[in-house]
Amino acid sequence: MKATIYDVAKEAEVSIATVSKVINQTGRISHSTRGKVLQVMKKMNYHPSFVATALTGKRTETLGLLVPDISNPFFSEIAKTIENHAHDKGKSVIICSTNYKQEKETKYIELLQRKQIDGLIITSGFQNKDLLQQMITSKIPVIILAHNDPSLNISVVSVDDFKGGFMATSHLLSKGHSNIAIIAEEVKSSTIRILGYEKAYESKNIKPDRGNILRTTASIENGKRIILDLLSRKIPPTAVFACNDLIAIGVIQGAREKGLNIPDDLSVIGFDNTILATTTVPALTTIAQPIEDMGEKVVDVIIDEIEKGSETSKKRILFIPELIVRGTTSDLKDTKD
Amino acid sequence: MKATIYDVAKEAEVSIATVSKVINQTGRISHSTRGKVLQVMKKMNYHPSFVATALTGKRTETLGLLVPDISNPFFSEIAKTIENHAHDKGKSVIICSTNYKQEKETKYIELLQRKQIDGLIITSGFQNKDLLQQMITSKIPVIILAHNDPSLNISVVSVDDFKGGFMATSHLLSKGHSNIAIIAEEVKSSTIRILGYEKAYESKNIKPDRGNILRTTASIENGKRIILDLLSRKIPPTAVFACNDLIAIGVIQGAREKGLNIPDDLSVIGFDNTILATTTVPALTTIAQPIEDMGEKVVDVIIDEIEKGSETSKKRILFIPELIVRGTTSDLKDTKD
DNA sequence: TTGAAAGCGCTAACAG
DNA sequence: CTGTTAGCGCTTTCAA
Repeated sequence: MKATIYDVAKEAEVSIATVSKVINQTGRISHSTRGKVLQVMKKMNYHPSFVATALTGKRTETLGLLVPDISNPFFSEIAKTIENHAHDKGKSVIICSTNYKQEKETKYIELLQRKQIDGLIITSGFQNKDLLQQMITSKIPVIILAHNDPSLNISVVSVDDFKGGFMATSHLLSKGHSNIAIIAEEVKSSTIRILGYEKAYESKNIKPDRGNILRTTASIENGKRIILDLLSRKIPPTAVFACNDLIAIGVIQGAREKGLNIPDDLSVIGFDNTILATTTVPALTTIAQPIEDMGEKVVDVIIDEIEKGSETSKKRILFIPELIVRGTTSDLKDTKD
Repeated sequence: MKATIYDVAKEAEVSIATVSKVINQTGRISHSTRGKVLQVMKKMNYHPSFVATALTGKRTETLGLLVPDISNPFFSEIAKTIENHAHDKGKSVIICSTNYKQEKETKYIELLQRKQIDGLIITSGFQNKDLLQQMITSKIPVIILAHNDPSLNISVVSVDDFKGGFMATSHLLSKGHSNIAIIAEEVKSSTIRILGYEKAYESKNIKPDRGNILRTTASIENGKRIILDLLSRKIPPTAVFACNDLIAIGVIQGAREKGLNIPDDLSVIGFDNTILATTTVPALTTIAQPIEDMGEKVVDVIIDEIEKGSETSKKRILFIPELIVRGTTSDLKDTKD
């Protein structure tokens, strides 16, 4: 059927060991036999089986990527850059989408281990710390992306969530808003953004209202649901800091349903700067994560750890977020109607 | 390091064959030994290596998925459903994004073969027919998704592009438009949508203007570029049928740049009904593809072909598209300004 | 510079 | 019902 190393060896009239050596460029072989083998390989359209190779203990040249929801543009965009960059470096990527379910995390991680991936990239929203710990001890390189949890001894590539939260809130504060709701995800990085939010208030000497801190899972629906809730309060917020673009869009849609004008009646700022932020009208003011840079960096780091072995010192790389002011935030209007 | 079948055998005081049998539920083993082996496996946290298993000729339980651009919401949404459904069926998915490059197609297909995937799902935009032919002859099941090319002897799961093109155009026609530009992708399914476009004209006894048929690659930028072009004609179109949502959004943005109001000055209809179609204002009128159904179906079909072997008769499954009328299309205004 | 042979972890006859 | 053994395709000593 498909050519094996034996077929090539026979055709080239050498031993399989010789063929193996020219494939891997190991040992010393005469120029002529090398040429001959190469030629036969090409002629027979031979490609070594990764499976057999992996069984001998070599790497599989495969990375695992765990995301909570590949249909969230933030993750699909990051997956794209990771995939591209990894392939440039000769690795392929198995992408698994966990749907925010712990059981799926567990299942996929076991699966990926069984497939002998060389390294694993996990992203924001990962919940099962024990599992992680287990992977670490089993020596397979793991990196966390966009999930800045200092309590784990793992390399991290992330945006500076604290700074991002601070910037977003400060922007709103500087526009005169003081009643700002923050809708955060139930993940670590959002927790840190909340810290930035509080810090921003603090530096203005205002006390944030704890009731203004909401948490949910990333989706348009949840954003909408929460803003509807918020809007039914006696004193609704005049601005919302949504911890990602999906939620921000839900907020905008919900507010519009209530007849509010964005940004005149409600300022909204998002986070991530995905494609969604550019397609709304007005376009969404948001905090940009350097998605491409982060994706490339995480690949570089994990490849480095794979090659250097697990003794490499763990890195913690924080990218600086950027405030992108577009049309969904404006100065607070006089409240006297 | 990691437990192997030998470790389990020794610990359970049986042979590896016995262990193998309980793993695979083959042969007959006494209840007691089975129990013991099971228990030891659990105790040692043993999981059979996929690599070793694959080498013996069994399946890898892995599917390949080739998309041209995972950051296009259509593909990331379809990838999500495929991934979910496949995992429910016990398969994992390797997603590769080719960036619309033939060389990458080639590279990934070779790679996937080397990894001994059980089946391959390729999507719209695939270009290299020869490669496909080669895969078919090499007996590995291949299915095409959203790319309805009757010239290939492969199973197809797709939306009815002809009907979709017809519906979109008819909708515009029924609104009084007769100067409708169609911006299609350079892929087969778009070609068929163009046929539907022409058919719609024909059934109204109008002759479409060939200059109104444009082709490009899916992206917001391209949509914008083309509409800007179109708008600079002496007699610009009054409506645009964009063959996907990304292009449609580019069209909207470009038209707005020129000061046009959507839909009053220009009606726009998209295709796909991705998340993007719901986030614009006004929301995008579009032709919906049943993404979930298609994704699930394609997984079912490929698993079926994997299990039944290549003698299964090839299927051609067409889903019916649906017109979703939202805010970007309206009746043609009187042209007298 | 080349080749023989052991072994990676598992499956699948075939014996017993 | 259980165990022995021969591969699967490749890498890697170790000899020649």
